[in-house]
Amino acid sequence: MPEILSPTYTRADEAFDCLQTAIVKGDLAPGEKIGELELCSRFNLTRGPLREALGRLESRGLLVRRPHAGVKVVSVSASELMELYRIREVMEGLAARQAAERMTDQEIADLQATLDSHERMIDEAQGQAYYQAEGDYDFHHRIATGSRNTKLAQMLLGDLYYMVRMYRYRLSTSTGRPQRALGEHRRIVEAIAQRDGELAEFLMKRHINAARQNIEKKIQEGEITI
Amino acid sequence: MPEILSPTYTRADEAFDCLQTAIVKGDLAPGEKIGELELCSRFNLTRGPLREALGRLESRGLLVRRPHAGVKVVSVSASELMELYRIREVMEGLAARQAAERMTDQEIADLQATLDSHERMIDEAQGQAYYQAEGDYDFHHRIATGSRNTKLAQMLLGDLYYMVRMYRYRLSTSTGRPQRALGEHRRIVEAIAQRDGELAEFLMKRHINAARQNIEKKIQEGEITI
DNA sequence: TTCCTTCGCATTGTTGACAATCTATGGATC
DNA sequence: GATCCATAGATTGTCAACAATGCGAAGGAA
Repeated sequence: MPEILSPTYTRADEAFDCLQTAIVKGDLAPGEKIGELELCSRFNLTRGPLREALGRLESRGLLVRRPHAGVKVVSVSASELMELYRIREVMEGLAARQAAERMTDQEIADLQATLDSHERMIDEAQGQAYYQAEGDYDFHHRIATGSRNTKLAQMLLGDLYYMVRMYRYRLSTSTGRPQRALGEHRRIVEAIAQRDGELAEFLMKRHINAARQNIEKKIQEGEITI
Repeated sequence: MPEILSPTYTRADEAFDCLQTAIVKGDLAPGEKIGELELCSRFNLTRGPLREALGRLESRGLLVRRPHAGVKVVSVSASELMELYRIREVMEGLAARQAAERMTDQEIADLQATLDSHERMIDEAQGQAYYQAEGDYDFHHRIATGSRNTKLAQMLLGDLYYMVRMYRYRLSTSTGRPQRALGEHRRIVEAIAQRDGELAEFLMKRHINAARQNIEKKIQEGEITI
């Protein structure tokens, strides 16, 4: 991890980033109770900045805090994870629609290029779900940003994705249907390239809905447990 | 403000609530730069808890913070406010749909009762936009909660509404069309009572879209400025 | 044996002092 | 007269000690 990222990067920012990635990567397991002093020694921090970071993380819903009783990593149930996908469905649908209206031609070209790279990733590293998940994240990230809707991007990238990614890492599988997902991504980008916002929204909603149903099925079949 | 709200209510919580309401009510104006020590003396706090609260508020997008340079109340431009309404449209649409599927009969009855009370409020206090806005907030609040979607309610009530309310207080006008809004509310509740989620979603989206267009028109006509 | 009470300890919440950084004011130079 | 630089002041970031609260272990009573 780089010592200096931004010209001004406070300890609290550092603590926030460390904890966030630790939670997302699963180094801090959901439901795990964590002590402040333990975290301090683990990340070489003092309690001041740490507590500030804890406040931010709590506000984002990654931690739950009970006064005088410590903090726990949030544990999301299967049904709650499904609810997250419902929210993603409508929000990313909006993002796709606005992206179709507002992304620059250059951004769209870049997006298509990343899809090519994702295709190579799938061919080369068959079954390496981790990299597929990263590619998937990259795609959705670009569209959220491309919507030019600051708050929307902030909510998607700063809240929802972290919670979803948290479980992606744990499940060690993206949607489990990489080729099909890639095809859906391509169609969405096509719609965006044609500036057809309505279609882009429809396709994105269907895409996320399919991902949700896929996970739901796996959970019901007992393939994966949460 | 009560001294003890919850059995355990920390200073940081207190600071958070104070600042949040101060921002929403406009006591701290958008764009205003605020010093920490000034806030401390104003709310009788020390800097530790205050800083923790500032972190939370920044994370929620109500403050912007530049290291070593202080915090500013976020100032939302007219176009950004419109974007907020776009987000509300899809998210509250989802909330209405899920509320139709999940609210209890008792909750629906209560919701209808509050609409009756809102109607009286409109008749009695004609033009008292403040109370109308509160009634409007109450309605949307109940539906967000009724969705039984924890994260959705959290995002709506904890993020979006505060930003929207911030400007409602400033503009000192709800949507400016109380009777019409009430009628739309009634139709939405009817759809929910009939457990017609699809219709509830459609009506809610149209309701918020109308509110957005109404504000947009007023802004363009120069009636209100942001 | 099991439940309740009580006490001690560990952990969290809070405070005030110290260090690092930015902004603004003033002066000097072009 | 305008622009750049330097210094001073204030403000923010950080730290370590102190106070308050919750949790668990130990002991006694039913």
